[in-house]
Amino acid sequence: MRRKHNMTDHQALAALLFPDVTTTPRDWLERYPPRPLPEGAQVTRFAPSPTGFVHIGSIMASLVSRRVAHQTGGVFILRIEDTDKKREQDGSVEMIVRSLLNFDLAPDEGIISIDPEVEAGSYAPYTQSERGEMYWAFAKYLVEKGLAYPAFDTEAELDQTRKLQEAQRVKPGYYGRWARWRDASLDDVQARLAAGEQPVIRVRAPFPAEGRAKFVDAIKGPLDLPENDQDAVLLKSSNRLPTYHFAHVVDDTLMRVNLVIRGDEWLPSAPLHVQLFDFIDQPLPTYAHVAPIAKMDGSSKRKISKRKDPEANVAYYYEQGYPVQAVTEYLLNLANSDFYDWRKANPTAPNSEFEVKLDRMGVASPLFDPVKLNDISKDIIATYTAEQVFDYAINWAGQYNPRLVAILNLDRAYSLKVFNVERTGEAPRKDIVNWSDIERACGLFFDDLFNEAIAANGYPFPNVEAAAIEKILGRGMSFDPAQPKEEWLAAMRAYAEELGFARDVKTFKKDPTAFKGHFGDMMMVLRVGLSGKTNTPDLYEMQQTLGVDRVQQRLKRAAEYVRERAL
RNA sequence: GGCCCUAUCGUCUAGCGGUCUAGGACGUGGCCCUUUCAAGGCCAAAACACGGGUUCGAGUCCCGUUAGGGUCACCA
Repeated sequence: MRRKHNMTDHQALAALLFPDVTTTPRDWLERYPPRPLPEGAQVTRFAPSPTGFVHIGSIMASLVSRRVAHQTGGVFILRIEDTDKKREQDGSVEMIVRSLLNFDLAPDEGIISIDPEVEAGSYAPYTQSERGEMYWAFAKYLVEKGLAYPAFDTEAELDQTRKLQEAQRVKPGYYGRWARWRDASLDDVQARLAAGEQPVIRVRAPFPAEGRAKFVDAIKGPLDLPENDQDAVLLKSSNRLPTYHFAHVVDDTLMRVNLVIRGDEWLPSAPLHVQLFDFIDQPLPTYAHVAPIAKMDGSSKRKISKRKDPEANVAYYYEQGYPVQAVTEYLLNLANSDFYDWRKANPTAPNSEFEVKLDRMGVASPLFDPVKLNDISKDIIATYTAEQVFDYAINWAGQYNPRLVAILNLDRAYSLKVFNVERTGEAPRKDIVNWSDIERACGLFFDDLFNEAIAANGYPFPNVEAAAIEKILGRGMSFDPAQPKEEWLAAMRAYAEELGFARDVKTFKKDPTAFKGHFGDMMMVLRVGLSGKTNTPDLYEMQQTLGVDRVQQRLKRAAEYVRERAL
């Protein structure tokens, strides 16, 4: 195969390859003109492939993308990258859109709603399998310019080449002299075409490549990478749809995306992208490569994977019942660690008022920290009203714990009272981590859950003699809800002394043998009798909430339990 | 292995040549408050990977070593 390319050859080749393509890049660029946006407006996108899985990292990248777009008066696009039909899963697009909507990340363009499905925006279509003509126009243009060519290698041939390269210890790939079809004659191409074979279209990368791909990453700073020399596949043979690389370049050009926020696993292919933008004579968007969220696996760190790590899947956060706001603020915290300072200074402001800054994002992979997430979640739930807690809990339980729905709905007013316990004061309780934690934190108030706990664990009474326990439980029966808290406490303290308990811990510690225990021990008996637990909300409030009937019922039952055990 | 990215308390990080005997938060420990728990308040332990340079001066700049991570598909 002699090298004998000239302009005419390239054009003949392009005509041969794309006989039906009549449009040019110029046509498409005119059809999708630059956006009439203010100076500095950032157009960003989330471009998932519909594989039936939404990764928490995708939510983080979308969160950042959307915030940055909106902060600058720009646009956030959802584009579906469905060029690999083999990997596609039914219902994925719906799942993606719902996840975005769930996290308050509604896109401005693309599929913005499901049921009914609505595609918004004037740079449509936003689904790659529907954009074939655009890719073909650009591919044809590249072939005409001699910057791309068809290749008919079979999988086996490619394998063979790779093995040879391994044996010779040279760089693997399709490039330079290994690129068999790089300089094939028009006749050879024609013959294969005539035989019905479908080629891939590959970029003709410079070889040897001696240049550098330089650009400033919005997160990582100035980058200086070796120029691409791989003749990467632009269009696949099976369906003539583009690979990620070509789709990225064509779509982000035509959708007028100017800020590409993506996972940093794309960094190694950035030089290819830089080259492709150059080949189609279009400006390079700004890149922002986000480090993946990682976790420890034994003693080594790795990015969280959808196969091994439940927390990689957004479904995990739904199932656990983390409020959207909690996950959002956790991610915001990972993105910009000064978020926390902002939150402290603005305790009630919506987090959308926090300005996300790309250059404040860390360059290394942060470790996923469930403890921190829980902490944030507790704080956030503590700011909710009882009504909000009730609504969120019901909403969550409807999907993940149907029995809890029944329990909470049995007496809505009562449930609201329960969620209001120690919620309205200066320091609201922070004991609910997420909605799946409600049973643990509030179960004692609901008879069914309470009964189950008693059946399973009995009463964890403190080390106090049975006779005293019975007396204390008996005294608790006379609880008068009309009595003010301080009065009640004073009366209980007096009763404690009457029974032979120390009035406080200090008194007790001075001479432990002189008492049956201290005031706290006595109160603990009451607490356990009422709740079956040693840690509960404030006893007085608990009684107020449970109500006289329930208080008496429970204390009676606890007394029976003690009596039976004493025999 | 090639290429690339990264390296400050256990974790997330602040730090952009002197103000660093390195700051904050989560977590941990202690104390206080207290009817238990949660919360809250106070206090504490806890880090610049290593080695060379540059400089009057380095956590901060450069080089190397080491260690992590990413990537090398007709997948995105």
